[in-house]
Amino acid sequence: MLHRVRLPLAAAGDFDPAQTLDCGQAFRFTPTADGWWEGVAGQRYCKVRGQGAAIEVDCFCGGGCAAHWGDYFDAGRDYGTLKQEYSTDPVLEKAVRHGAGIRLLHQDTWETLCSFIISQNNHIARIKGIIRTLCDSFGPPIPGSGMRGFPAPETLAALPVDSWDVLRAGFRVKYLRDAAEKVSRGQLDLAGLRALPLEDARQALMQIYGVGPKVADCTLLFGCARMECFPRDVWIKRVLAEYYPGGFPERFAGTAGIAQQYLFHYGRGALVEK
DNA sequence: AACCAGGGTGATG
DNA sequence: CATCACCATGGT
Repeated sequence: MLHRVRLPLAAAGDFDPAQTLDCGQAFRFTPTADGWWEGVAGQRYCKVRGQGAAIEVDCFCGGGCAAHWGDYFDAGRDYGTLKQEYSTDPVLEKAVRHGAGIRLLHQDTWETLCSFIISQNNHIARIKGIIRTLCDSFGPPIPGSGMRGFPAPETLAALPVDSWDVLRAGFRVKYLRDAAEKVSRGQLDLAGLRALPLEDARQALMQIYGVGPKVADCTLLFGCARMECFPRDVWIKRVLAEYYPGGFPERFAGTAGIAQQYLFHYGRGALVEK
């Protein structure tokens, strides 16, 4: 049954669905004709919008929606205070103003790992296309939504090799297959990553063929809520070279990953003039 | 240690 | 229509 969940925030400007869902951390949400955003996270579908100092979520979940979406949208974190701290740095101040409605999503670990394997040497429009086809082809239906959840590791591990061709994902398929195999066999315990020291967790992820430091850090930041992770992609490298030749300020180390997300959005928009 | 291929596609001119 | 770049990584 459809129902609405309201997630209160500190201030109205602390959530912008377009900025949050289309800034390269999640790939399964799209704008709707009536001004919401809709998509699937893990095995749950929802429509979402900002409404005053709150996030409004319409979903069909059986239960636990408020907890699930509250966690997903990081509703428990005070972004006002965080942005104030970031704004003591002149570059971050601009980045925060430019993307004031960005939030760091807490996504499913497996979905995040696969998404960022697919992201390798790829642009966002195509990343979304491959993930859409992956879910449409192999994901479990989500009743009432007409959409499908993210396929389980076991499902992908059991696929015949040719089935992957529909994705047109090229060399990334062998990486996805190794990830599915290692996770489904228990050679990599995704749930256990959260309890590991950061460097151990990175090394565990990098046991997968095709997973290097960048994909490992994205998985840990977006898929394991490790805010101290600072993935270095091509855009962030440009931002660092341009604005932080002396290195990124140490005082933000604890939440460097969230700062990274503002800088990514800012770098793509401002540095290249869109 | 520097290059190079991986596959395809959206954006650009 | 040609060219370029793309939230990297592994191989040479």
